[in-house]
Amino acid sequence: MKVVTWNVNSLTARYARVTEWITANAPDVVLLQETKMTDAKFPTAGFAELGYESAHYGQGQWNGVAVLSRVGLEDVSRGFGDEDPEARLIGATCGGVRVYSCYVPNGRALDNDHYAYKLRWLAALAALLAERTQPTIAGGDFNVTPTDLDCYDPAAFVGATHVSAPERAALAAIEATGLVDITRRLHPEETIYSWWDYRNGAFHRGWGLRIDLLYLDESLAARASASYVDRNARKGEKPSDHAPVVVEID
DNA sequence: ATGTCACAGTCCCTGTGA
Repeated sequence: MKVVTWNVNSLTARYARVTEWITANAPDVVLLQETKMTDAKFPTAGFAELGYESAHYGQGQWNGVAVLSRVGLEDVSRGFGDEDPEARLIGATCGGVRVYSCYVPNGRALDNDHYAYKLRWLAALAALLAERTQPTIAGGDFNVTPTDLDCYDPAAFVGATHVSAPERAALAAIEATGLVDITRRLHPEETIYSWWDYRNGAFHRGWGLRIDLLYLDESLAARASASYVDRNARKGEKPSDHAPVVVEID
């Protein structure tokens, strides 16, 4: 089973890139973030032509998450079942695996209300995942670097979001439920990034962060044969600022 | 650290979010 997570930064703007990538790479399950569209605009029929069932949780201008699957798609859940006003979480069961597409709040700044929302949101996700009863994958844009190895310039990020101790503790709480950051487990020392700012030629200068993560429970992690970022998807015409992150499970 | 991109509004520019 091949599973990919990709923050596409508008599925409207990225539709051609996304369908080309899916056609070329034949993933079984696709977790999308930042579709930035309503459910009515989601291209269900287009993905069906490629052989994928899909489920979308959108709100319009911002956020929006989706699951695509060619191995079945059942028991869709949207959000946490509380009053979260933003469309940032969708779950489904695909081929016997419970998958979640997660778009963690950015946080904006350590003293911003959005940062407190980010920490609450991550705690709610950890609580949800701790209750899992099936093989589970939680993938998405977590907007947190797990360690300094995942940041191109840790000194420049002191005092910023994406690197702070509370954010990293929130990821550690997810891992403490028995979930594994599979890309890092399979590449313990390697510099790997999944996002590069559009500004300043960041991609070509190697100024990236690894914030797009795939958390697998141990039963799946033990069977994972590969996990990698497709940096080629960050090149060319109209790329997302995020690249797809893949895991292959035997 | 900001040289970009995407969106909405009421549009051929500005504010917002990332």
